[in-house]
Amino acid sequence: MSNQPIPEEISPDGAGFLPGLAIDFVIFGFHQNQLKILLLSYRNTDLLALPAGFIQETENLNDAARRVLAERTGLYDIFLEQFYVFGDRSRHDPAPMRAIMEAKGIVPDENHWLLRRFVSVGYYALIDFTKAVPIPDPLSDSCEWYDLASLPALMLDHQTIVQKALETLRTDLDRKLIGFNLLSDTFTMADLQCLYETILDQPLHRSGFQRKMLSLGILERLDKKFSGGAHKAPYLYRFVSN
Amino acid sequence: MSNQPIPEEISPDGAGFLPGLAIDFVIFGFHQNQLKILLLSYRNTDLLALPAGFIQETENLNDAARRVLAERTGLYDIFLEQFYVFGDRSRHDPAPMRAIMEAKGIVPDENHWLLRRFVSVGYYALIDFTKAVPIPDPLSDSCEWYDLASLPALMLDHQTIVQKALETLRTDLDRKLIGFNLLSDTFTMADLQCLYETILDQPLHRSGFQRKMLSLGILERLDKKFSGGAHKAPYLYRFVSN
DNA sequence: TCAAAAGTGTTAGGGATACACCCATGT
DNA sequence: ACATGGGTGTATCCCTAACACTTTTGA
Repeated sequence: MSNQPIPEEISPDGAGFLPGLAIDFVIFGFHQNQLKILLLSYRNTDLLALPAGFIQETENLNDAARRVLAERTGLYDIFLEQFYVFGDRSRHDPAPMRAIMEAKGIVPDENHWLLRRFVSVGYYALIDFTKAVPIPDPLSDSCEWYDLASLPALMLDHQTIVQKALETLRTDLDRKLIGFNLLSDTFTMADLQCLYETILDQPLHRSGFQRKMLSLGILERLDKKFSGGAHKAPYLYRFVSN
Repeated sequence: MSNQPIPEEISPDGAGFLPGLAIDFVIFGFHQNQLKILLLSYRNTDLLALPAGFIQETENLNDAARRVLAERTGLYDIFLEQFYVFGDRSRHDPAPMRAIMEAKGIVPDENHWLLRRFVSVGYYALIDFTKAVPIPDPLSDSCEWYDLASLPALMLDHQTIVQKALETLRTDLDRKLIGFNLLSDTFTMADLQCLYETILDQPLHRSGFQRKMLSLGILERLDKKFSGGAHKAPYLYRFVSN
C-alpha cells in the first residue's frame, strides 16, 4: 500500500534487537471523566493490541521503553514504570501476528522472529491526554484512545496485562503522587477527585478529599475558574513538586 | 575437578534456553534476629553472586523461577515474586563470568552464550531458614547464607538488585501478610516483632504490635513456651491462613 | 523476694468519615 | 432570589502511639 522502506522491525531475523524480549505498554489517559488507554488496530483484521516495542542491542531496557513510548505519543517526560513480566508459554501464538503481517502484504517466513515466543516486560505510563499525539507503529494502522470501562477484545493476553496494570496503578495511587500525571497543568479539585474516583472505582468524600490533598502541601492555588455555570467558581490548582 | 558431565547450562550455545534472559534471586531468610540472603561463591575467585537461572524454551517464566529456587533451596512451596527487571547495558561485563568458568577449568569461546548481554528478571523469595538446604549450582562451589546487614561486595550490579529487593520487601510487608514466610511454623510474638523490626529497620511498640497482629485474626495461640529464662513464658503462635 | 520479660489496660492524638453550613455565581 | 456547586467547619469514630500496670517465671 505505501512505498515506505520496510522498517527494520519487520526484517526477518530481528537483527539489532534483543531476541525474544518485548515491551508492552498500558498507556493511561484521562478525559471527560473516563480512564482511557491507547490501542493499536490493524487494517483488514479485527485485532486490537497494546502498543509494543523491542529493545535495541545498544540500548538500556528502560531507555528502550522511553523511546517507544515517545514514538507512540510524541511525549518524553512522562511517568513510566515497569509493573510485571509476562512469560507464560501460552503467550506464544503466532497466528495473530501472521494475520497482521499478511494483511499488510507481508508473507512472513515460518521462522520470522516476530512469530517466535516472546517474554514481555509490562510498563504502564500516565500521560496528559491533551498533550499526546498518538501515532501508529509500522505494522498498525491506527493508534487511538479506548475507554477502559468498555474495552473491546484484545489480542493474546493483553487483557490480562491491562488488568495487572490497572491493579498496579490503584495500589500505587495512594502511595505515590502519580495521579497528577494524568491531568493538565491546571485543574480543579473536582477534576482531581473525579480522577481518583475513576481510578479507584469508588466514591470519595468531597470535604475529606479536599483537606487531604491540600494537607499534602503539593498544590498551589491559582485564580478561580469561571466556567459559566450558575455556581461558585472553583479554584484552579497546579501541582508543585516541592 | 570432578568427572560430572558438563551441565547443559555450560554448553556453548545455550540451546534449550531462552536467549539473553536470566532470573536473579534474592532469597531472604531470618535467623538469630538477622536478615540473611543466599549467595553463591566460586572457588579460585573472590566473586560472590546471587543465585540465578535460565528459562527453558518449554517453560513458563514463573515456573522456571520455582524450579531454580527449588534447585538452590530444596523447597517448592515458597513465597516467590517478581520485583523488577534489570536491563541496563552496563550489566554486560563478560569478565567475571569468564573468570568463573576459567577457574572451573572451562575455557569459553568468545561467543559463549553466558558471556553475552543478559536482561534479568529479579525475583525475591521468603523462606523458613530452618528448612532450606542450600545447594550450589553447577558453576559455583558453595551456596551459603550471608548477613544482609554486612554484605560483602557482589558481582556486577547484584548489590543494586539486593537493594531493590529489600525495598520491595519493606513496602510489601505492611500490605500483605508475607512476613510469616520467614518464620518457623510456631513462633513467639517477640520473634515476629523482631522480624518486622529487622526488615523495616525501625523499632516498633510492643503493645501496639501485639494488638495489631492479634486483631488481624490470623494467629492461633498455642501452648506457652518455657524457655528457662527467669521471666513469664511467652505464648507460641501459629499462622492460620483462614 | 526480685528482676526480667510477657500480656493487658488506659489515655491522648491524628486522620478519616459524615454531616452541616456558608459562599459565590449565572440564570 | 434561588438553585447549584465549591469551600470550610464540626462532631464522631477508629487506629495507633505512648505509657502504665499486672502477671509469670526462675534465680
